Amino acid sequence: MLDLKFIRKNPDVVRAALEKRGFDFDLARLLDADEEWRQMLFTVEQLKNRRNAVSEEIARLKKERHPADDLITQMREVSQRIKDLDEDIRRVDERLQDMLLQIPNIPQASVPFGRDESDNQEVRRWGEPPQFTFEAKAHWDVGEGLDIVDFQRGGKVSGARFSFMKGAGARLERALINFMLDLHITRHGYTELFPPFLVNGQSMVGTGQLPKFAEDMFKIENNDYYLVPTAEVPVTNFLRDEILDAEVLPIRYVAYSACFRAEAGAAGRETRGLIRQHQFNKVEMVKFCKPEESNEELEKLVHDAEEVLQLLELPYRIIVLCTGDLGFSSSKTYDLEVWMPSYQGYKEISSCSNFTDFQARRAGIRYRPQPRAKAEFVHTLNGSGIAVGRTVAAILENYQDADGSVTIPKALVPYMGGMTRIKVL
RNA sequence: GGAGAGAUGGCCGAGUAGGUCGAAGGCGCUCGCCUGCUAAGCGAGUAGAUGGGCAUAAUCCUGUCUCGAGGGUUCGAAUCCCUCUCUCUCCGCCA
Repeated sequence: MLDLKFIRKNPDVVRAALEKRGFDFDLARLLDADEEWRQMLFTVEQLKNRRNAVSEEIARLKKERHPADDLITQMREVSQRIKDLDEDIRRVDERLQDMLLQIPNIPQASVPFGRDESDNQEVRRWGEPPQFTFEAKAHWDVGEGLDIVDFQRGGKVSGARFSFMKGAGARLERALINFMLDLHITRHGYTELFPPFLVNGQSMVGTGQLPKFAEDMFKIENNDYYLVPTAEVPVTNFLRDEILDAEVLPIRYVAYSACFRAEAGAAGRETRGLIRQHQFNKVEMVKFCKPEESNEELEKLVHDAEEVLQLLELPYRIIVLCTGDLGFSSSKTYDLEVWMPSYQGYKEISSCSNFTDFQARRAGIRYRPQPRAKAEFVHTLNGSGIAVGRTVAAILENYQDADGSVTIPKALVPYMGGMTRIKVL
């Protein structure tokens, strides 16, 4: 969320940012509510001041055994007015907060302007898409041919967009998780966390999934629990409502989690294969840093994610999202897209974002720039490091052979117990 | 799931016949003094949020709110009542 004071002082900046995003929001209503709220607050504070002063006076009089009945009668009325006003203020404040939570982050100046994903800009490419001398199959056909992925039984046991991994496929999934985590903790300086997969509503508000995107999530009935859509949620909220010392920054965490998404708006899209499932595995990197460091940390974050693909020798490109395609909480986002032969194109496999102080303000994560200074909001960032299911899909497609078998990327062989190929039986 | 105990400032910890309690005391921390050095000692200062004086920053002065959260009683609540959350102990169940 944005700073209300900032909005008050720079309504034009906010309006321009909303415009660039193509985001519809009535800023005037918010400013009116803010004005109303401040007026009422001023009035009620004066009344409370009076009440406090008179209450002290009453205490003094009683101590000296003087009567205070007149004052008490007077104050009875003042107290009632305060109660009524407080209730009005609470209502306006609630409206104000609701509106504030609906406003997206302000895109950085370096984010290209654009309407939708077609305006995203490519930053760089790595690797060459493989040339096949045979007709390359889509990963779901490769996987089913090897009997390592089972969509049929996933559908029977759970439903559409669920699947089983089996045999070498299950092991590949697990190997990738370990490979990615090991890379980030040993070479990129991250501390590993293993988070809860259910979080409360407050955490969802902290990272920006709620209140606006409730329909994208799975909620547990009769409890304030949501299945995490990404480890970003529990890991960012790990430090919620805390004040950190400056010297502990930057903090870098990496966490594996299963991710659960309702995919409410994706009906009919990518219904086959591992690309869009209700449950998938992901390794996520999360950073907390000083404001002046966050853009540099974003670049490093992208490199950390890239290295996974480089070591797996999977061709990819990096794009920077335009203003119209930028996520709600993000100020700037790079996507990593891996080459997928079945698409004859690049497919998102990681998303790395700088949220500036947007999440930190919602989640109350602050630090002291100097030992005794006023606490300020940190900047938070996160990026997939990387999506495991899509990596499996990319390996099955890019590493397939004419006979339907799949070569294991070299970096993964130790994690596969020395296995170098998944062969057709 | 059952029974009980608890939640106070950076930490520990007082505070029940409701009234100078935003809160004793200690530890820690900061500044100063003292001292060959260190240790010890002495003095002072040390919660957060938000608004106003203030037109920009610092300082200063000042209002309001905050003693797990929310509500109630009262002129007045850390203290009384209700609801909830979390932590701890014991029992049950369980991977």
